[in-house]
Amino acid sequence: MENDNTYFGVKEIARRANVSIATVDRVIHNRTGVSEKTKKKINDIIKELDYQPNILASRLASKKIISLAVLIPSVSEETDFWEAPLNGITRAEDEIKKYGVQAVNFFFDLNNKESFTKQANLILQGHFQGVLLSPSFVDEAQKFAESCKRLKIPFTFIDSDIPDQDNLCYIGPHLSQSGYVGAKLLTYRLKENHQVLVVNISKETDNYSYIQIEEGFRSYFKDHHIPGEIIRINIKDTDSLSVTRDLTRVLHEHENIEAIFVTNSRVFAVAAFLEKAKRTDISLIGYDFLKENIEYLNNETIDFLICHKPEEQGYRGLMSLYETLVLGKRIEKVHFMPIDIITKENQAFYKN
Amino acid sequence: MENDNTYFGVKEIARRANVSIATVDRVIHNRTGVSEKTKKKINDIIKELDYQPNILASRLASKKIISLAVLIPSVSEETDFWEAPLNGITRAEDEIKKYGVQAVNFFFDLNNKESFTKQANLILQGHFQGVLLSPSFVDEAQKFAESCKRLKIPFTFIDSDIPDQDNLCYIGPHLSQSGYVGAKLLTYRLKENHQVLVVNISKETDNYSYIQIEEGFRSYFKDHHIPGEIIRINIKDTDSLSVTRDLTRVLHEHENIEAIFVTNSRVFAVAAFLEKAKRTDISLIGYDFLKENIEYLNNETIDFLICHKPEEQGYRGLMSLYETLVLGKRIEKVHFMPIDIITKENQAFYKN
DNA sequence: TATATTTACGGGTACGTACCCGAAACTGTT
DNA sequence: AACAGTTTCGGGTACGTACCCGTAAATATA
Repeated sequence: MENDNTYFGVKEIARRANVSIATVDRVIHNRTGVSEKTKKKINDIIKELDYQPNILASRLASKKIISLAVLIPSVSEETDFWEAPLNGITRAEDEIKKYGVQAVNFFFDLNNKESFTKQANLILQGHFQGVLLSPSFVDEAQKFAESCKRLKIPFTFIDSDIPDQDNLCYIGPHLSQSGYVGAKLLTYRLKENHQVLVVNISKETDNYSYIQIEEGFRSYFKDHHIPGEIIRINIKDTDSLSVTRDLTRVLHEHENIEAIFVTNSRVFAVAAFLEKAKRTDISLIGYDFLKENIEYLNNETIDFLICHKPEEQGYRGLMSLYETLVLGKRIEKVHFMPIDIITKENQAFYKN
Repeated sequence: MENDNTYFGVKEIARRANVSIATVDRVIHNRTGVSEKTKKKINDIIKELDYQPNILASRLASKKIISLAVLIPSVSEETDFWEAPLNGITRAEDEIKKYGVQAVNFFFDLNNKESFTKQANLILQGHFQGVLLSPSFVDEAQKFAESCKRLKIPFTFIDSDIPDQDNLCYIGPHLSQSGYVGAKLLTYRLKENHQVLVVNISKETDNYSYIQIEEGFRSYFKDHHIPGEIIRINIKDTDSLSVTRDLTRVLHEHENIEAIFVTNSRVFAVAAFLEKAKRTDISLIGYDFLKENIEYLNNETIDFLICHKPEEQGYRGLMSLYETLVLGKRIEKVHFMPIDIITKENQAFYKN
């Protein structure tokens, strides 16, 4: 009986099967040129010995470069949110490059779905073994997912999910519950007879993520039978003049608004307005650990930030492809990110 | 001029220095048996080529096992907090075992400093290349640190720090700021004319961690000129009968207490008391993502938990030793963990 | 039956390092 | 000068796999 601590590699399998290590290698990697009879014999021994490949030797010996494509929005003037996932991707790539893995970035414009399609087609024309993507445009991302499936290329979603796409996994927040948390935080700041304003600031209408966040937000108030009105405005022109105009109007029309919930990272635009208007009586909650948002958190214009570790999403996203392609590990289908609550007092030690 | 993408290994260094790869290997690893003249020549070429060792080949070739000792408290009946760092350590070990690294655990009794000293001495008598430890007993940990320094064994602190010990690094929370955050959270729950109770539940008096947490807690109230009294009790007998007795007495003596802050993970003991006494009028905040604490969070007896990712501390702690001993990476001296705020609504996705 | 083609398999090298054993050169002693 | 001991250095193998090229056996065709 074998000692549990003894390592059995390709050589021992070859010895027991009475074949060469080359034949065993062909079976391990599902290459042709092995008879069915021999294949079965080798596979039985692999199972019996519980063969675990030595990743060091395997990657040292292999000349094959494993290329992974990254398809995410570019960092834009409107928000530098996407710098964080990119940092995480870079950190993952640094860790796994020694195994012969490389990542190639393809950026698209978050306000231009054609740019997504263009970059997606470039990826399909390249030779990539895996893809990490943010499915910001639902229809376009679904088409791309279909192509990846057809080509048997595993792909991981980050930041938001599209159900039933046979993706390797999704790494991102539970958006509805995130809105729920936002509502809970807001209740700490509310008094009686309050009105609450929900603000979307985005060029794209009916964005999947923001809808889910607002749904969660509203359902908290409904679940807890909290009286009061929830007003929602969409601000499609994201420049500060438009934000100022729209907010001035809505605050004029509704004088009892005492809290504002912004469904994405552009909460800094609302903070800038409130600071300028000297409205310290209005509480403000929004998303994402960006420099501008942290500044407003620290000067108490923003009360809470809710964060979903975008850098960690990028890192874990790339690692999921590495773990499945190189290590052969089973990957969990959904990896919800924590819903982190950031205040002025704990922001100094937060890691995105 | 060399192409930046070309990899130069030991063979190229040997070729340029007109020596064998064995000689280069001796210089790389600071072994004896190389003349000063040859050593300088090789080191100059190493610098010129910016030689980066191939970790895959290096660890594949080496028969040497790198042993790391882990010195942390055992999981006890009082709290299973230390299961989390142990899980993190196990996860790290699974990742790095392929590089010939193994971890060996030494557990001590958190209520018995002699058990710490005994285990520390066992480590010093073994042959370990690195140590990960929780310096729960300050004097004993300092003595052990001295011995490690003398033997040139790098060591990492987790969970709490002792300054100026020449440890490789500290991975844990900023305890004072953690108390500060606790105070901030409590202010969301307070009304006028409040009294606040700070509770320590621990057999060990003047524990370094709890003192710092309370200092931070009190300084928030001081900084913000918040009126009201802060009362503090120490409960040294940690059984539920003692907790009940002491809390009953102090709540009887101070009828205006409307919030309780517990400085460690035994907040569940206070929650059990408040639930039994049906005191839903008292807010409760404490520490650590333990099963009992989560249950009380979910039934709203506990309002907030503050968590410092103990599993991540264990993981990062072991990885810091691996990164310095195997990869030769520079390690940052202090790695403060985030101060995570956990509510009923966001606990489902929290990762310790 | 002879020849051509295909299939199944093995030998051997490469990958980049760690390190053991042995040889040559150097140094010290008699 | 001869010999013993020490120092410096090199040759070659091992680690565990990936995979290329070559060969023998099997199969198909004329």
